[in-house]
Amino acid sequence: MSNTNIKTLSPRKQEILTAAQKLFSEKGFNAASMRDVAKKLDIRPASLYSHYNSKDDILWEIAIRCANEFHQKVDPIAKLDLPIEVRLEKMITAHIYVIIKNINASAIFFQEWKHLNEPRLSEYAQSVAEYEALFRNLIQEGIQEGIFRNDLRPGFITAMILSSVNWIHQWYKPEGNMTAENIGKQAVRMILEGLYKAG
Amino acid sequence: MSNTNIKTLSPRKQEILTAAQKLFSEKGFNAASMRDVAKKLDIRPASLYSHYNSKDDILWEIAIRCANEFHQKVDPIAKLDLPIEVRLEKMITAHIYVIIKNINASAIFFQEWKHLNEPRLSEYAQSVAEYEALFRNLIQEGIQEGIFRNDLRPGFITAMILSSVNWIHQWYKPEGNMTAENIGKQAVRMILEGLYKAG
DNA sequence: GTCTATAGAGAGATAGAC
DNA sequence: GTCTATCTCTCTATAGAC
Repeated sequence: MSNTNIKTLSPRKQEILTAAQKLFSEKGFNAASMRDVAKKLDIRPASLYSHYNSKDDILWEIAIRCANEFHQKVDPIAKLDLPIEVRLEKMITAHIYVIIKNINASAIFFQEWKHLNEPRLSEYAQSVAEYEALFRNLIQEGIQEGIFRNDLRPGFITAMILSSVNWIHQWYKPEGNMTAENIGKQAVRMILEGLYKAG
Repeated sequence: MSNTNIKTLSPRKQEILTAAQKLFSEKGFNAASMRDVAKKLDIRPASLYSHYNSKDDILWEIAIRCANEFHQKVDPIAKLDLPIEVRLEKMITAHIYVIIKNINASAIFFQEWKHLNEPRLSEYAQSVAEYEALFRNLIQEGIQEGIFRNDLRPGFITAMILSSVNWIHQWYKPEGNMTAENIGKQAVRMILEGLYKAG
């Protein structure tokens, strides 16, 4: 799943994908039409079908490429021989990096996945489950080692952490001065240390 | 905005709303059709229009009633004369309570608002902004009083907190044994104290 | 208030010329 | 690979009988 090879796209396919990502994320998959995508590229709707066989195929390409991006950036960090809290910090920062570098694609990844059909929907779900397990296992490890609190279930903690960062695409504006590292550091501080003032 | 009076619905309108909430939240607003709603109630699609003038009107009723529910439950708590962290805990718990008691409506509230049209979209945005300000102002207060950490911006903290709890509708299953109070207490612990083991 | 029937718009997708 | 033209389907919504 996480090893799916992602081919390089032809220039035209890349243009279509970029236009579709913007439109699908702004209006939602169903509200954005193939006519909208074509208009954005100044071609006729029918021409799109020389590159993609269906609208569903475009959604799938967006989703699977985004899933691969998350895995590609985060999987290696989970295997590093580093202190647990350092690994968690690096994984969260990498996760946020992927979101910010693929702001439209990640919005679709998180919000429009329900419009995938089987068997793709199951493949998506499995990829997400495996990805979340990276975080959950690390947190579990931290609890067992006595670093992390042991009064909350790892699944609950994981859900809260990923939820808090997966919403970034809703408010992040590229023109702002916050980098992924910047946001990552702040998010990790909040997640690890909480809101109370230390001391 | 937060004082909009919510009328009691006729039994039929309530049935339509319940069916629409389930379908809109499961399939998304655009993918769920008026035919789907009618089928669920075992009536003809045309009959729906004796109760609601349009599909947009149904979405609006769902959104505005949910917004009012949040304000109605949380606004009074923000005004209570209680320690800041107690107020925050009670507000978060009440917020989670509204999500869980209106699991379909809140999913639509958070995910389908982009399908609102003007001027309703602006009214929605203002209601949300006012609501978020309740939390942000409280956090700001806590920072000034030296209770909360002062190295993170209140807006950033607010976004992280609300994001982490607004995702509950994605994983919450009513058949589970977690109550709103239960989830609220755990979420608040995580938010205030963080992941690190105390001591 | 619900029905049958259907108008009118817009969707995804295909055929075949160039 | 892009075009024109169009098929077919589904959607929201309306008209008018009961």
